[in-house]
Amino acid sequence: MSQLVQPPKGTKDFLPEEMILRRRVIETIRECFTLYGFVEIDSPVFEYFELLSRKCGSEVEKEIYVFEDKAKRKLGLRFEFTSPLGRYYATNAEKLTKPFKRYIIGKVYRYENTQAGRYREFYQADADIIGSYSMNVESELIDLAVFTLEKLSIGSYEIVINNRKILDGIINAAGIDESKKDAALRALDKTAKIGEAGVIKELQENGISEENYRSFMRIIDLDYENETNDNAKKLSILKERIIAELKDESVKQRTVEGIDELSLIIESGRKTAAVSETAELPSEDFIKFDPLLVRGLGYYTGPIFEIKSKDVAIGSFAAGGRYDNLVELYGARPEGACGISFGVERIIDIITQKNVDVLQYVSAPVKIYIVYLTEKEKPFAYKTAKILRSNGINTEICVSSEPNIGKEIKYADKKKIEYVAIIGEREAAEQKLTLKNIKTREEKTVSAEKAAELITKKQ
RNA sequence: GUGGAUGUAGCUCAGCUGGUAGAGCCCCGGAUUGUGACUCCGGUGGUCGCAGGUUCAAAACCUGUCAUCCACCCCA
Repeated sequence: MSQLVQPPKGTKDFLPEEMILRRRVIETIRECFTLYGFVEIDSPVFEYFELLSRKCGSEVEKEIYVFEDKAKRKLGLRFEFTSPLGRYYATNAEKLTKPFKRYIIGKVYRYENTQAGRYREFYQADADIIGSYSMNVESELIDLAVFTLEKLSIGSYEIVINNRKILDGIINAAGIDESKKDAALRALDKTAKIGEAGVIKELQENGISEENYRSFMRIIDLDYENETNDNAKKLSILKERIIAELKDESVKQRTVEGIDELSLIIESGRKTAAVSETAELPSEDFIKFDPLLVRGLGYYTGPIFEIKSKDVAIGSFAAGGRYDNLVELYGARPEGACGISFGVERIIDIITQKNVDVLQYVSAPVKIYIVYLTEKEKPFAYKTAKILRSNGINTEICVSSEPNIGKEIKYADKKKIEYVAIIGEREAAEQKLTLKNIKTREEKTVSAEKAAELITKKQ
């Protein structure tokens, strides 16, 4: 195939069969957001580049699609929804009811190399709350995530949580310079992947000494003396160490605040889990505190979290956190803000990989296919279609002028349509139709109303 | 942006040390003009990702380029 008939790198076409599952996933997320009281908004796919790149970090900035319009304005495609939300909020703050709980589902763009689960154009579904500093917001978002993921039957997963305030405080206490903070965090985030030696090496490459690393780890490393997964215990040990080791009072206070925030969220998560009646819900410590979780985006200021599948290795499929001073950047009064973002493609990939036959279980949108044999039966066929449709049944009518019944049945079967209605001379004379169930091969000659009833009852 | 693998029919792939393309599935037609999954017969479909180069001759060798997958980087 020549290059010109392929979609651009990192994008893809979706076949009708794929769209059924896609639509279902997106609609499920939408329903859940709505059930939690979030309202839908929309904003442009492109914004001023300068606005998108504010505070996102140079790594992310490289991934923005940039272009100039004909009046030489420098624009960029949105690479996520948080920066556009900051702008949206600042523009419309006076018209919005606070706390502003909004959701948005749409395409975002990242100029990066493609890989499994990584595309250049993909859907994200975002829920954010602006206008509150309470940790109830974090709890609400995590509860929303749990609820949504159950509805999506995503299988087993893990929510990992940390707090930027804790990381910042310990970085400071370890004597790592503020200017090297991002590089340090990025390296530390990889501990599980590249091991201690790898992290030290990367830190040194960025001008951070092994000594700095050791003092950082002396405070943060919880696993040697404490194998437990008990978050509360981990947090309290960490808190004691911070109180003992941090010298600067204001840094200490802020770091302890970070610990206390996580305690509140995790405690609240326990209550949520206890209330849920669904069997598939993870155990009470489904939220896991990981002091080395970082998250790349530069604007996070408080709790941060990621959700990963335990069944499919694809990276995180949802993530979020608190970004309290973001709206201020766009000229609005400072407000507490926190959000979560779901990666729709990754969720679909997980569902598909968990259950390869998933498409078979998704029923076709069309329920019945009407075949009339000659022009004479056409008026009755269209009348029948109208009756079925007004009963809410998705009905397709054959457009071939010389239909071959065998072929038409085959067509319906391939499209996974459950019923075929055959209307020929015999049926038209009685004002009836022959209703054939494709799977069972049963046939009944009935009126359109009766057919509607039979199909509706089956659903 | 870096490194590795791959690119042949709609799909999955074969094609030997260079001699100018094949299978299965799919699709279309017929056996079967008001009934599809099985069977049989026949048929359509490929500038071998693209562009150069080496050669009497390239799907094969060389170079470049584009795309896909994987690993980095980073992230949904």
